[in-house]
Amino acid sequence: MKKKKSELLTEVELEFMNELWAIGEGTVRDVLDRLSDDRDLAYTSGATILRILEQKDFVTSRKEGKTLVYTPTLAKDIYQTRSLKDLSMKLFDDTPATLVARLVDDETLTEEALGQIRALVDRRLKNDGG
Amino acid sequence: MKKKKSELLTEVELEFMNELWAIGEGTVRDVLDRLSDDRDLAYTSGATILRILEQKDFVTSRKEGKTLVYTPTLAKDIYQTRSLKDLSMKLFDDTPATLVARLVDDETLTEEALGQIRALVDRRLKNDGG
DNA sequence: TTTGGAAAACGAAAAGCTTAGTATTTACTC
DNA sequence: GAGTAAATACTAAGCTTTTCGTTTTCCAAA
Repeated sequence: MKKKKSELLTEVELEFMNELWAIGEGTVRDVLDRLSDDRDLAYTSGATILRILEQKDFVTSRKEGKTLVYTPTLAKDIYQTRSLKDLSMKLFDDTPATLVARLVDDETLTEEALGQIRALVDRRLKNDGG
Repeated sequence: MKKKKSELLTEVELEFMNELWAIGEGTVRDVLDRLSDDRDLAYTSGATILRILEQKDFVTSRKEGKTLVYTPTLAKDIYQTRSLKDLSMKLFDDTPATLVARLVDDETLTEEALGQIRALVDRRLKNDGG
């Protein structure tokens, strides 16, 4: 049996991936510059995180001049789906409807957001139905 | 400023909370018995996890005879909402519609599940609208 | 070609999570 | 009350994650 590795990002890894997804690709410096001012990490910490991400195959790097440029190997939407599936399994008995129920319970949800959500579901239902 | 603690459960903690939520309350033994057979934890490990959960205020305990009975202090649906909010913030730019989009993209989703989801959204829209 | 500055490579300390062993306590039975 | 079985308390080992320091490498400019 193959050992199942988690395939999920840790908190800090996700923080970095979010920036890479936003800019498409970037160097250690690029990512650090995008983090909020009060998040103050040493350069070497950022380098380590990206190195780990590469080790885990979430990014690849290429050399450009003397610096490494990192690129995600995994699209954000794929990772979103994966995370949702994980959460759904672990906390929602694998029942997406329950998840949505909790989501629309949220009182701070705007009418607009609700409308968008319904449109999405409708479109999907229509496409399936024929 | 008060230090913000994570308020989120670790993987194993969640595993245990799920069992407590399912049975309402229970002892170390009760929880361990509910875990799948190939999950084989020492009794003392289970006891440690529940003690930590109590320390973090996710459960309380009362003594019943010589054993401790643990009870969640937090309803599952509250925690579901909290987790979802966290995920939405960290991975979906705080845009619930994107989250649902990813959810309904899933091809393995049944027609029935989709129907349930739409019903939920509709009900919520009606209640709001008047 | 030497030198200065920025980045990468490597390693490892610090912090947090998971697991479990040992010692102690408890309550019941005789 | 002593023995026993089961539970709790305490402690710590071993991982993983997070963070950063030190050394090495590379480029560019004098």
